[in-house]
Amino acid sequence: MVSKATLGRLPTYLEYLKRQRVLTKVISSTTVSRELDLGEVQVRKDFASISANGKPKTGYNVSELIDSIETVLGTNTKCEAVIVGAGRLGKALLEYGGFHDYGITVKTAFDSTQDKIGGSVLPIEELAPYCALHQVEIGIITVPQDAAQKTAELMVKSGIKAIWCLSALKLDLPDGIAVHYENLSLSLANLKQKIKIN
Amino acid sequence: MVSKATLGRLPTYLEYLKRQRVLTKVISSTTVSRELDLGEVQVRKDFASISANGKPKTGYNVSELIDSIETVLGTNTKCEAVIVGAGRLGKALLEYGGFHDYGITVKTAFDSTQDKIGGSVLPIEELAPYCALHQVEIGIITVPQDAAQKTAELMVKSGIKAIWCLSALKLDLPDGIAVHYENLSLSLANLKQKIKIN
DNA sequence: TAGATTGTTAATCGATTAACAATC
DNA sequence: TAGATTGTTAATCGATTAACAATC
Repeated sequence: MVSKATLGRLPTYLEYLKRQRVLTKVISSTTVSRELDLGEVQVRKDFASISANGKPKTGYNVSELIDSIETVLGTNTKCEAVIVGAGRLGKALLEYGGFHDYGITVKTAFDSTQDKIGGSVLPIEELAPYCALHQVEIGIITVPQDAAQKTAELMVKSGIKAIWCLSALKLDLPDGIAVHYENLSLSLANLKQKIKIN
Repeated sequence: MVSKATLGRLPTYLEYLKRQRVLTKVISSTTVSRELDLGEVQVRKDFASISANGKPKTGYNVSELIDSIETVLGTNTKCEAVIVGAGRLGKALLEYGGFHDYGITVKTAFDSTQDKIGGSVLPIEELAPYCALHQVEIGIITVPQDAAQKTAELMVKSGIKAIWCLSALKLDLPDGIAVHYENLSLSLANLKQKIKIN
């Protein structure tokens, strides 16, 4: 079993290992821990949990590590997501290519405001048929806070199974729908507080 | 002392309480826990940790709770941040107003590419003088991954005390500089995995 | 007084770290 | 064989949950 905490570190390992791949075939947990500023036992435990195994005195095979991490992160199992709310954040996410690295395609957004529609932005009425046609599993909510709940309900009706909500608002959803709240402002606010402590 | 976990829940309380403020003067931990889908003891512990206190049989004063949360979140102590990397994500964050809620002003971005410069986007050469003049404390990195480390170093030279890095790359920084890594792709990838479990 | 709700103390759970045995 | 490195078992730490006493 891969713990949530471990899962959070996998992309960091992945990025580092991809850089190292061209330089070396094997790498030790000690080296990784030093470079990424983690405990060395933690690195070994993390590697063990994704069923990578190393050889004493040698270390771990870099390519195998990369493969294991990508398997766990599901880079290979593709899925599709849509955005509702084509404001600045919505559009930025739409055009941001980084989700592809994890096997997630985001190519369409929906909005109810006429002048936002066009190109990859479709009218909100087309959400349900689009989701049915493309078997969309993930919905990304970037609408203003007071429209979030309604948007979520529409997504559920459209057959979406998981919602990524970019606001501090708690959504009221039926069982079986996965949700993750992403609060960028809070994240930055947390950093601000770290300044005083340092 | 406010734990990191508690800190993460404060904005959710805040958003909910602001909505309730117009309806009621006092609220019980039971109600809050039910609405936000949290443990009721957890709610009381969280409230206790931000030194809010309630009255048995009555509950907590909503306005006082809001004040306490805002004090802890530092909505009142202002600070300024700059963005380096005026790509899509950088620009979206620049135009996104939500940071203001936590007392953080983000009004300028910097880039090294000539045709991105203009309006609120200044040439990267002006970062250091700008930071000195405006006493900028936070730097937001939205440059491509291979330019992140250099950008971070430039920020440190410019007197920035905390860095918010929107990439999976681990930065190598001197002691005393706070860092927070934000990996949106990973966050979405985590949600994708929850689908299978549900 | 009785009952609802707070607030504290103890138990549980999960993740990290430390110690050390296994192995190439 | 000796030494480096893995991998496991036990100890620690922090956060959540349960039990219950305090109080309005």
